[in-house]
Amino acid sequence: MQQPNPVLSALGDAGKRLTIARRAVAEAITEQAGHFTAEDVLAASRLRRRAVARATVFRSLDLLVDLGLVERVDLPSGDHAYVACEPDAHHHHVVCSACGRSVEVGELGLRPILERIESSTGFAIDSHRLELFGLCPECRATAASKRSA
Amino acid sequence: MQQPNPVLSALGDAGKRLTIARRAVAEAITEQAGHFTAEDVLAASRLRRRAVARATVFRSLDLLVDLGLVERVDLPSGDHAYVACEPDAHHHHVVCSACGRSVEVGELGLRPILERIESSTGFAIDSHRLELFGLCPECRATAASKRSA
DNA sequence: CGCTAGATGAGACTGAATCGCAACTAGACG
DNA sequence: CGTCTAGTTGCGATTCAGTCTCATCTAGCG
Ligand SMILES: [Zn+2]
Ligand SMILES: [Zn+2]
Ligand SMILES: [Zn+2]
Ligand SMILES: [Zn+2]
Repeated sequence: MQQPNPVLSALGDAGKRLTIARRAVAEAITEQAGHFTAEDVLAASRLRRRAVARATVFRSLDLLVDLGLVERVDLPSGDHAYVACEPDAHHHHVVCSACGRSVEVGELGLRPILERIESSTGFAIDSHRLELFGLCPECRATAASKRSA
Repeated sequence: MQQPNPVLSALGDAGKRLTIARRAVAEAITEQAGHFTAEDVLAASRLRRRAVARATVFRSLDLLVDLGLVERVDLPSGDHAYVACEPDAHHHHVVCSACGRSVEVGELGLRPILERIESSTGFAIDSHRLELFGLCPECRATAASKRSA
């Protein structure tokens, strides 16, 4: 059961060392259901045989962000969180405001809107962030059953 | 020249006190070209006859955010900034990545995209944030002339 | 003018994130 | 296998945005 963690193999492909610390961070991340904070990763690593230093957690997360394996999200609360995601494809995240689960979505027709904005403002838009928040199907069901009780 | 600062009159309408500190913050904000940080406001207030305490700057900004006169933006750099904006209308901001200037844009057809996302993910989306970054017309012109030189 | 709820200032405090540097190690090479 | 070295890490000190507490102050209303 040498299940190769996708995060680890991507690290390898990028010519980065596969250190103990990075393995621990990678594992901590892949076991997160939705978004997570640096602190979550730190806490998860402490539950393992070898704890990772705080600074290293941040360094690893930065690295993973550079590689596009993880993305930063700013929650409406103002907290900084991360989401694991597919590299190499521009996309956005829909985050459940109850449980934190997140799924990726593509552009789905945003392009024409961007063009409209460019022509109406005169800006040359070169990047954008779309963050969507709401209830995931599960939490929606839970909320509905609670309401009917 | 009793030019009533729009921020101040909105504060009055909301039944909030028009204190010296709030005037100073309001002035500091209206003289900002684009986005600004809490620290910017603090610095600006220090240049005036009466400096405003750090805590008060944050309290005032929070208040203005509640009133919808100012909005928080998370810059790609990760910094937290604010943008002055029109209250009472859902809109988004296009921010110049060179000079920080920002303009507001409406939905411009985002609604159908949200619906598409809802049906494809099963999420019930109740809020979203769209932040656009690029070069404003002026900075674009500057960049172009520099390039041709 | 005097009262009081609401607002402020000052500075201690918190906790996330960064830094500097000596010690460590992954992986290449022979 | 050993050796070597650039890339990593741990640790502790540090920074820095943002929050909190509480005594003092004041805007706005009689
Ligand atoms: Zn959920
Ligand atoms: Zn997009
Ligand atoms: Zn500009
Ligand atoms: Zn919108």
